[in-house]
Amino acid sequence: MNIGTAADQANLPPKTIRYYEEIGLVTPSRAENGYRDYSENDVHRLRFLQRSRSLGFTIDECRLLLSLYDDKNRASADVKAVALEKVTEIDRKIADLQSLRDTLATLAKHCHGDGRPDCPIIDDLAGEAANAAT
Amino acid sequence: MNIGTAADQANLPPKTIRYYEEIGLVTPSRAENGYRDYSENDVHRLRFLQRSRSLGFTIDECRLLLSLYDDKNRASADVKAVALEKVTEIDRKIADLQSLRDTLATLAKHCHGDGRPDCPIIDDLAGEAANAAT
DNA sequence: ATAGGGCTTCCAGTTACTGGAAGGTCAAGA
DNA sequence: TCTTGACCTTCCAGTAACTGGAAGCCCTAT
Repeated sequence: MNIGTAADQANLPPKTIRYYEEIGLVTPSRAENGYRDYSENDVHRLRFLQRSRSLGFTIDECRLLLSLYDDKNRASADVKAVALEKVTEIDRKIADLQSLRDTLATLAKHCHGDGRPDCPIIDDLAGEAANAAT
Repeated sequence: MNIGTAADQANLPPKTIRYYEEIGLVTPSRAENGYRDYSENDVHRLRFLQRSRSLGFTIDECRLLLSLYDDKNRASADVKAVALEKVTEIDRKIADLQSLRDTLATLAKHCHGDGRPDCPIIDDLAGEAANAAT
């Protein structure tokens, strides 16, 4: 099938699919006219990629996951390890964001938010304040 | 002062400081020998930038914040709006990450994690499973 | 025949730096 | 005075994962 159809079935833009080919993730055969020709298996792999990416895995992690997907002798422990590592990473990101959020919210709460220039947010950013929030 | 000293005082790498100059954020004068020469005010602006960036503001937002910092007739409401918008954005990111995290954790929990190939994580990614987790 | 839509490749831009090469400058020590 | 090493300069390239756009070929329907 053509790239447009594959794109619809995998829920990925054609541009992205070409990119995945360029980096060696999914390499379709070519029709006589030079068009990419995607097999069912190619589409499966594309769907696998879109799902993996949407779950936050990097391209390199997707590469690994794809190889595990292909490996019928894989150990599920290997897959689980990748997933759990990602969970830990996400937890760290969430904690970081939470901390930023709290700092910003505290600063904003202390700001009058009126027409006057006094602003604890600016003061904090300028480092002139006694750390209203860290 | 030279870029190295400014870097120490602003807690930013020299490379980053040069980059900030390139994009027009902080433009120091030059000494006779061609070296950048940072004033106290330049360093204040650099510190302002490092703090703003560390709080998650993009470069463009920092540009805006810097202009508010410079504007002695600013309305604190404008600053507060920027901060609150960022809080909202961060909240959204946290929610997204939380959802990913939960999905992954659920998938991992259902995975035996042993030497056998059966793996609900792979099944989910392949879209072959009845959405164990969404 | 022509119009449109889809396909091709290739190049550039995005964010916010970071690394590295090639070379000039400065201060301290032998 | 010379040298050494740290520091400074500019410029180019690379990062992650696409995305937009240009120029041009192909296919189908009217």
